Parts: sequence; C-alpha cells; structure tokens
Amino acid sequence: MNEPDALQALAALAHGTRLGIFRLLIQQGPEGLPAGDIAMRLGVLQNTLSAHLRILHQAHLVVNTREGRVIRYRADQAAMQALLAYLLEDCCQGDASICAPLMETLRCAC
Amino acid sequence: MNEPDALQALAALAHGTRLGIFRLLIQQGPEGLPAGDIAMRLGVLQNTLSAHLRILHQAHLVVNTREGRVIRYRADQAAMQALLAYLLEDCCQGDASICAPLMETLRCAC
DNA sequence: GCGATAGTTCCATAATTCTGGAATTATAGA
DNA sequence: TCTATAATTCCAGAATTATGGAACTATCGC
Repeated sequence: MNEPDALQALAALAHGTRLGIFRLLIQQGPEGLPAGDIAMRLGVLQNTLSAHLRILHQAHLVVNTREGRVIRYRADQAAMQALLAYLLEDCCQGDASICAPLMETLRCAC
Repeated sequence: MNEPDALQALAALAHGTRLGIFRLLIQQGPEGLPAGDIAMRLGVLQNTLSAHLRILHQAHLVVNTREGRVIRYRADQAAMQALLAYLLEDCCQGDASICAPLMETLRCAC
C-alpha cells in the first residue's frame, strides 16, 4: 500500500452511503450482494448507487462479478488488510505492548 | 463508535497532509510532537497545519497538551481502535477463519 | 427480434472543502 | 511592560465532490 492508494480508499469510505455499502458487504461475507439488493436495502437510487460502487471499486475496496443480468459485489478483505497495515505502520517501534490493546480490540471484533 | 463519528474520522484521514500528520504521530508514539515540528517536517504553512490539526482533533484522532508556548500533539490510539472495530463489525459472522489473514497482517504491522 | 429488467454513464446544478494571507491569542524572557 | 515566538482564527477565492434526471448498454425470456 502507498499513499495515493490509501487516500483513495479513505476518501471512498468517508461518505455515508459508501460506508454503509462497505459495512453491509463486510457483514455479508464472501457471498456478497447484487447491486440492486444493495440499492433496495439502503434506499438509494440505482444510478447514485452505481456511482458510489464505482468509487469503491476504483479504490479496490469491493470486487464484482456479473451473473447474467445481475452484478454481484463483495468487500475485498485483502485491500482492507493493506489499508490497516499502512495506517498502523511502525506504530509501536518494537515495543509490542503499546499495540496490545489494539490487537485485543480487533480480536473481539472478529 | 457510531456512523457520524466514523465518517468524521475517515474524512479527516482522507487528505494527504492529514494522513501524513497522523502517520507521523503514530510512528512518534506516546511522546508525540509539537505543532511547529510537524509543520517543519511536512513542509506545511503553520496556519494550514493548524487547520488540519483542528480537523484531526475534532475527529478525536489526535490529542494535544500545552507545554508553555508549545502545543504537543499525539495520535489517539483508542480512537483508532474504535474506528477499526466499527469498520470490521460482524466481518466473519462467527467463522473466525475468515478473519485469520486480517489478524495475521495486523500482528505483523506491530 | 422485441419487451422487460439490471445496471451504468453522462451531464449540469448544488454543496462542500481546501488554501494562504492577514490579524489575533497565548506564553516566555528581558 | 515590551518584544519575540508558537500557534490559532478569520475570511474569500478556487477546486473538488455529490446528486438526480435522462439516455444508454447488456442480458433474459418469449
């Protein structure tokens, strides 16, 4: 991960609708959701949703596959990993005890 | 962590200068840095830096303490923890193996 | 091929955010 | 008190981003 990619990912997430999309897809797991289902669940117009999905896709936060007329979206876990690693780079300068609470919180989230 | 707070934190980080400030402070650890030192290291005007620090502060990503004429800034680890936990909420629906790679990446970052 | 459905792209207006100059506040030292 | 330094606040022009209407593309079933 480099700075431009991290900024693109953060800017993509820094919007109510897009954060909602991303968290919905994270919770949906590897199965993902069709674009139309996302629009319906979040109550967003299809063209507006499409614009947001494009931004998330360009930021590599979501991937999609076409299934006939339906396009299914999934959160990209690997990109999320890379972003978090970039944000926390060198966070404890070798003293792992500084980061212990952080690790504990994340273990609980999963 | 709730949605508005998460959005505020993400928007704060979604800017080149502010991301630079935050990562610099993360790497600086509990000692932190005076505002002036940050401005000098990043090559930013003091008033511009001050505006960015204010945004990071409002987003609870940094804290500051006055030391005479100097105001020292530090990254707020607890806020970062809360943000990450929010982003990854219910990420594996009980199946911890889905999140194992994520945990591994983060352990390596620290 | 034709109609219907899923999704995207284009475009113009509206709203938000960024930047740097100038002025202001706060503290330390003489 | 006066001066110098550290940092912030105020403000306006410039740039970026968001939204929804309309048109367009792709696929399915008949």
